[in-house]
Amino acid sequence: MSEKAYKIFFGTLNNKNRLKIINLLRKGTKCVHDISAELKFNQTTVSHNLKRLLHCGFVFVENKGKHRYYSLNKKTIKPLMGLIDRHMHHFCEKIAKGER
Amino acid sequence: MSEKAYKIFFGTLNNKNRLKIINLLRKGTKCVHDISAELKFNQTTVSHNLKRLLHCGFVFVENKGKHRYYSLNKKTIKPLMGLIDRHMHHFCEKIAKGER
DNA sequence: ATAATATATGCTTATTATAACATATGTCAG
DNA sequence: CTGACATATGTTATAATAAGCATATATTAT
Repeated sequence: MSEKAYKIFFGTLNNKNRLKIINLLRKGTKCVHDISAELKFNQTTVSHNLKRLLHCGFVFVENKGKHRYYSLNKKTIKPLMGLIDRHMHHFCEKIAKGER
Repeated sequence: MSEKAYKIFFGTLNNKNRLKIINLLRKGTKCVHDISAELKFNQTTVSHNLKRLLHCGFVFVENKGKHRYYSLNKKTIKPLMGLIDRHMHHFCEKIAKGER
């Protein structure tokens, strides 16, 4: 796997707001307006972040009238989150010590 | 899992040099000097990055005389890389279109 | 105790990424 | 066709991050 691919993958995931969007979408498909309202994010911020999530296949879109419904790529997200949970469970003491 | 935990996890992985270090360590345990020499990185850069990898449990250290040998936490790294490879395999067309 | 080698850490600068404004585009209702 | 709503995009100021210098600490040999 290329260096660039890793960068895209982790770079996309390494963002507070995008992670919040991902976690919101885990509950179900939502349109931009709903995401914006529920997370209290600016609409442009949501759109920009969805664009990036879309670009690397973490989410999918479907047009329905004037709305665009975004859904999660659960095939990737689910095992990914499970992996993190397992890792954190074993290394939480170290992690808990600080931010860095 | 906390927002902070995700940030630490992805933030640590989202770095060219740290990923190179990880990929180098996949081949086996190495000391700072070896990593520095093989990747042509400044020694301080290597130490700073190893510190961060160590802090979140991606690598382990063992002291041997004046050397410190770093090894990968394969329990996490192996499935993680596998996951990325699988994801990229399915979404490479989209990824290949650009950097962002 | 001193020199030599290996590694770590504090700090500053340069790079990169993010958020949000302003605005553009798209879709539907009337 | 116009207005209203939904979403997207270009741009930029700000904030987060990284790299490397200078230096500190640790270990070993003499």
